[in-house]
Amino acid sequence: MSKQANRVDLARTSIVGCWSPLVGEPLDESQAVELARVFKAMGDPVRLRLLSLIASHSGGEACVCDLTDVFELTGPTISHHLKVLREAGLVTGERRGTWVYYRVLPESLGRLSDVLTPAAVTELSIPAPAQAVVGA
Amino acid sequence: MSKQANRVDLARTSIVGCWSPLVGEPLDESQAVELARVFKAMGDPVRLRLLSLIASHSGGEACVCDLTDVFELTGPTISHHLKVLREAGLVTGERRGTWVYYRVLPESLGRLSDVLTPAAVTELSIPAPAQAVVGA
DNA sequence: ACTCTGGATCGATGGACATCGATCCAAACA
DNA sequence: TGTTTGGATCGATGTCCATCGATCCAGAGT
Repeated sequence: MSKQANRVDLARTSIVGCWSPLVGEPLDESQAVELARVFKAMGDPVRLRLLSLIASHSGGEACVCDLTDVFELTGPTISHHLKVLREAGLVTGERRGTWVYYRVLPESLGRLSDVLTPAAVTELSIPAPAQAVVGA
Repeated sequence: MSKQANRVDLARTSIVGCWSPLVGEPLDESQAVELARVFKAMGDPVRLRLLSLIASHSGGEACVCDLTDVFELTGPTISHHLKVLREAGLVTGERRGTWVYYRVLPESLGRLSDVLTPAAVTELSIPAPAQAVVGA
């Protein structure tokens, strides 16, 4: 039983939590570790572009096949980056038939944005970008 | 002339640029590289706490001596992290007499927050937290 | 069942990075 | 001019990570 391991579920595997704004009071160790994990996920140009491609794609989701040809990188590498984004709670992936579709988790970016905002403009956040229900 | 190099100026040494929201349209290579550098700077728990400590410190600035004892880390390490934050355009440092004071660059966090916001709520951004003019 | 194709996982590798001790510089004070 | 102290730089080291080729798994078609 060394190979043939885990049945991937492509859903997120992470982290949620509620963060207080960075500027209000010094954040403690555990908050920092959690938050840093998310920022680290965004601290790579390829992952940022992937995130942006997914977020700005029509229908709110993008197929991995579309994402792959944008870069001069191999499949495994793209797959790795998508996994990092998934584990950071930024995106989620779903297989439908032959292809796998990724979408940005609706609240993730808004919550991050709030953390960086001193006052907390918390109501506007994300205006729900249509969400494209595809299943069935 | 191998040692005795550069006269540090502790001001920022970076990056500025104007980013478009992540969600609107896929960001291009150079935008991604630039933005990723900032997020990478925030992708470390220690640096995030440093940033938060500086931002939330009374007067809008914090002395390095205050920052150092918060962590179980040596001076060089803290100094290194502060340099990374500086080069990312997030903070700036100024020596006054014996001590060095860091403060968060006023627009930096607000701009980041905007990047993560789909619509662009761009007016509120940072309500200028007093700024504590200390010199003289 | 065999094949094909889209993607994920595994294992290896080269480069980046966090951390440290040693050193150096700058201001303050003797 | 020495001495002291706050911080930055240098150089070394161990770890993490981005990328790859090889392999494996899942659906779709034959």
